[in-house]
Amino acid sequence: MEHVLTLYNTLSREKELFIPLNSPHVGLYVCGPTVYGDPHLGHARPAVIFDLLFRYLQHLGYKVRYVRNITDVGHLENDADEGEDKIAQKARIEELEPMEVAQHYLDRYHHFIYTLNVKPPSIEPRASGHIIEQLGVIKRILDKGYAYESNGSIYFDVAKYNQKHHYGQLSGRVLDDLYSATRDLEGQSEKHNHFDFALWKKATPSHIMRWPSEYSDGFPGWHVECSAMSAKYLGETFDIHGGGLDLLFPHHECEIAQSVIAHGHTPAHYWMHNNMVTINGQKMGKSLGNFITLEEFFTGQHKLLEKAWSPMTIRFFMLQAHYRSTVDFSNEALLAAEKGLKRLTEAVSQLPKIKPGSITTFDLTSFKEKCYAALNDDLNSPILIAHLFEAVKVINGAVAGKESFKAEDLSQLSLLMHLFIEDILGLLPDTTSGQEHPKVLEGVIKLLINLRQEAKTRKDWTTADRIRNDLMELGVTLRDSKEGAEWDIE
RNA sequence: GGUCGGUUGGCCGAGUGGCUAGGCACUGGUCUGCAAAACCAGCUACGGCGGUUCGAAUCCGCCACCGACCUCCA
Repeated sequence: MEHVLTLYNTLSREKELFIPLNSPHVGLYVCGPTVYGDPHLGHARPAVIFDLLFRYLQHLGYKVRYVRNITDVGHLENDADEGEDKIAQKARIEELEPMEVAQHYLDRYHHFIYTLNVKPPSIEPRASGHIIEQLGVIKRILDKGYAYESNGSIYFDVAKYNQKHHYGQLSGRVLDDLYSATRDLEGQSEKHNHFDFALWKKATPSHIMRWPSEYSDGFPGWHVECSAMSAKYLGETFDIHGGGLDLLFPHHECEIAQSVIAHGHTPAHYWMHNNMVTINGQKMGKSLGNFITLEEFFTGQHKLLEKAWSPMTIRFFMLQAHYRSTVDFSNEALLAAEKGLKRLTEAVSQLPKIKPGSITTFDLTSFKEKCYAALNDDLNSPILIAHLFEAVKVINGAVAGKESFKAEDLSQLSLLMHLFIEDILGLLPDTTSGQEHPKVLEGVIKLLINLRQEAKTRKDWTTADRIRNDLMELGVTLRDSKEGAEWDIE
């Protein structure tokens, strides 16, 4: 099978044909969360986007090893380099063991992300479990002369690196510009230049998360964990490195610098960055405190939320925008996504009801090609969804007898719809509707529908409407059709 | 201040030199006892100014505004 998947590579700023280093194997590394708080809508974006990539690559027949790390150590609370790291600070506040905090939020992350029908990655390494590997990378950088020790801490020498390499090749920056971008923060004195970054930090006496090393009792800097773990599980060179656009600089730039020195080459061939979720036009994130957690979305318990939103609505909402565009949160937009998704999934559920005809009035081949073309064009999920809605129109038309399908085309269409919607986009039918109800409930509702039908037959509209309206109050929607009423529980 | 990106109809959101994005909302119609759903039709836009071109929302220049990054952030 010949694939023509193109992906936008941040490194070249162009869409490039995707050619794996060692087909059919594909190595994919994505920066995961720092587990010191509940996952919010912003965390869901890369999880869903790279889940789409993971699913599509697998569908194309690739054997994908998807590594998504967990940062549970090393992140400094602020760049006053004396600061505690995020996990440790949270632990002090909550009087918990740091690992207890990390575990707690990791569990919460898993729970809510998996609710969005995100597949588990192949490997989910934790930074705290790879101190040895990180020290190994640090050692190699020191041995090559591109890092220096200062008061027990180790810093990467960016200026020296930039003499032979381009620090800024990924983010499009020039080091000279960084010289002028002065931000005199506390605790910079250990560094030769403010843009040097920590590979290893000596722990202060009160710092709980610490590991012994030949330099000091301390902990690794943030950037080195990804270099160490990606190399360990995917090799020193692998196919795709992903993450949020906000990690482009400095995090990914630092990763490249570390790998170039430690391993002799850049780590990944393709760099993919998902854009941000915004709220009122601004990035949703920790810093601004304008985030809404996934739990709040699912329960509706947030002052900005008009109601609860289902996981699939959230997922569909994200997939309706291209991953490199920002996507703006609003109740109105979510409502539109909710209704659109319902239209999509209901059409699919109508498929078995279509009676095959002698001709097919829909160009299935073209439809299939267009769907693949959309995905192959840098994972253009909004275009794919637009094509799926074209099929929705035809399906509904067939149910109404205005369109027709031959039996084999009908099953083909059914396969394609399930493939794209469920397997690739990962949109599951709403679990609160469908046939998963107790038999007693089904029986009772059918009884009421029959009573209503009898009322309708004798033109007793009062009774008929009462049954329909009262059921509606209880969340049971009735829809009349020629074959009788259908029902659905909200 | 520097780097990068954006500005599309009532809302969300694709696209990219000529040809309908799509969804939601709204309006009219068909169907229905009424409603819902569905179907049909309508609403038809590309920040401003200049340039290139037979033709630009799409290419180029300038301007305005917004955002991301430059400090931890998905």
